[in-house]
Amino acid sequence: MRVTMRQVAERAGVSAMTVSRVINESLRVSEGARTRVEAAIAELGYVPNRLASGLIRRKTGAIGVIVPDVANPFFTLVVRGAEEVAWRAGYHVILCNTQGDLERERGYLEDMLAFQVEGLLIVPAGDQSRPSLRVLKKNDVPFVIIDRSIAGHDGDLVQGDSVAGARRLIEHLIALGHRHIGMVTETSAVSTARDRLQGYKEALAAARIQFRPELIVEASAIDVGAAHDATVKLLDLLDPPTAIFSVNNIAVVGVAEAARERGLAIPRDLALVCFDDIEHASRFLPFLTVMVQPAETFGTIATQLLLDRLAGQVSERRRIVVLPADFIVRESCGAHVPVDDAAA
Amino acid sequence: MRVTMRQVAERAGVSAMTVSRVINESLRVSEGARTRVEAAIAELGYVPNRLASGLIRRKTGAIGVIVPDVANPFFTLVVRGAEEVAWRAGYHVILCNTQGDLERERGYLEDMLAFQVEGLLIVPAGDQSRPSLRVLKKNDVPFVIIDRSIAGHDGDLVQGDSVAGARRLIEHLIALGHRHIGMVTETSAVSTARDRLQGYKEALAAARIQFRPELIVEASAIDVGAAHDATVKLLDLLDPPTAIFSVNNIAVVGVAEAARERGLAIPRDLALVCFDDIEHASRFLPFLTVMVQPAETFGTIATQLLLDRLAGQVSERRRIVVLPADFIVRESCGAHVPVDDAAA
DNA sequence: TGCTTTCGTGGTAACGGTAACGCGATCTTT
DNA sequence: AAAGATCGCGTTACCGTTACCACGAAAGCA
Repeated sequence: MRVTMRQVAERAGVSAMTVSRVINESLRVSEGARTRVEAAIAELGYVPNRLASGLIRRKTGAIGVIVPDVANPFFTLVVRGAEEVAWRAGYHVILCNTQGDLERERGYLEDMLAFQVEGLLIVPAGDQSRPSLRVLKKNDVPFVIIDRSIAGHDGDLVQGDSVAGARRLIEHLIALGHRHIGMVTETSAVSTARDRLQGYKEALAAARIQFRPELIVEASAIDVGAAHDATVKLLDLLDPPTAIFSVNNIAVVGVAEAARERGLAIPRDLALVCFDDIEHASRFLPFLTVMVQPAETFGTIATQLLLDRLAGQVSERRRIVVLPADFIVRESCGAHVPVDDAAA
Repeated sequence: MRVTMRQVAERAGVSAMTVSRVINESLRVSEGARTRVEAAIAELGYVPNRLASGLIRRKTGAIGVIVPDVANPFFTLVVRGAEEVAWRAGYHVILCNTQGDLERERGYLEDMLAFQVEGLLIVPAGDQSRPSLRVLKKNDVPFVIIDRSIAGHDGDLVQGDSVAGARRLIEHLIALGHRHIGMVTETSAVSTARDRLQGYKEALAAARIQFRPELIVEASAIDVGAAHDATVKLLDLLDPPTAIFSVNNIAVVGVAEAARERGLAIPRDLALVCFDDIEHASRFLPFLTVMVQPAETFGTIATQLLLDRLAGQVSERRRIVVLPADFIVRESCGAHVPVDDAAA
């Protein structure tokens, strides 16, 4: 049986109320009583029950974070940033992992509500996440969407500029002479995938290169195997691409695997660019040319927006923060020096 | 204000008790009442308050997981495995990140208790974590230690065989002709670091190679920069090592950075081995020769042990599971074919 | 038909804390 | 020295839900 406040009170020879005061405000408690209570707490190993105090105070000091995949270094960093800021503000983070599955997302979302989190940070699985968010509104729980906008939703949002980022990557490839550029993307229900495809198209259009739909293949962004299979389809084309743009850092692993199987050396036989670094890998062997988004900042800023809402009443109905990405040229395109910088 | 059960009851024209029954057992409720209650729940977006129900039922359906660093792919996989098993058993996972900091570990541990988790999985920061565990015992909360044993503690444990693994890695290096083998390790308060150092020594002894303390350098296992600096010390020796054994997958990133700065090519100028893969990186560019521990299995088995304790009373006082690691030879030692396999 | 057994439902207490108030004892003020 | 202010602490009620018991109505049984 877990130690309760009354047990502490009895041992210290005071009432429960005095124990509560020692734990919380620490005002108006005599030195003697406080000492005895503290001793009793230490002896019994008492830990206050936050369910009980949360119930009456209507505050739990917890915020929920829901991401599709904690194993994705991008989201891992988002979470770390969020946790850092939350911790400093005296909040705890409860983390959930949806594997990009809508049902699981919905389940965890309700679980977080059930645990009475005071607010939520959500990287939604996609546009279909929208109905789930209505529950949050009905219960008056503030939340901030991260990374992906949701069509038709108008709450706080922290995201990158996927259109511009993708355009920049493709321009780089074009400047290096590539005309057949494949793209491994994920479902268009995810706004970043939509936007990056648009950036791709814009870059082609600007260079007067015909858009060829067969160069676009789709895979789940959680599953490396799916990206591998999609890449194989690209490489099997009669007229295969000389460069591939991967929609993110997970898919790019599948692309690399497929290329290696085919005996294609990168960048000699195939150029490769993608969004978001593979944390650790990028330091161990800096190789991939990427648009690096400030993932940790996504987390810190989103948390800040949320804390604002929790603290006072923020006047604006909606706040959108767009964070720029860094373009880093490494080896995977065969251009150590960014040859197209002069043109940009 | 959040929607409560009474509001649902009022709208459905029944008592709170009936609403509770609809939500839980779903026994002994008339079809009509159930329908009306379910409609009211949907309309209002009602989510039951788990603080309240947890308070009275003494069950929250949550287990806590405490790891030093979610950004470390090894721990990320442990967490994923744990979450998978927990979810299937109807439990939720609350995840915490200590950054290897004892104080933070202690804080989160109490937080988890405060949230009334039913059990805990812990990758402790080190031997000094022991006092914190006493709080768990006093409160009768079952827990399983993962990855690192704690001197003097005798609870359930899931770990790898670090001694044998390290010995195998070093034998490999010796078979390739290396005699000057450096090791970048972390504080000996962490059992895996101790054990891996012992494996290192055993392998040297078996080959009648003199142990040289100056070849062992210590760094924090969380911080890549520290590993980098430690490696620099090794490379600055008058008689620098021709091979380096990194205690884990994070430190090895710092080793690689330091080597690159010095213009040392791996494996040409320096051979490199380590414990645990860098997830994603290992698939993107399979390069490192490693002992790969089944991280996800660490998580699943530990969770299973915990669930056993939660379900019934497990008879044994203590259970220890030791999981073997896979030795994978890749390029970082210059031996694609494991030349010493015949000798092993 | 009268009796017991089920079924569907509601009332009440309790989980472990805290807000609000009350009350005697000490301290301050004029 | 009397009046009020402050201090230290306890009592009571309540947060939202569920365990437990009770009760009327319908159903089963003799």
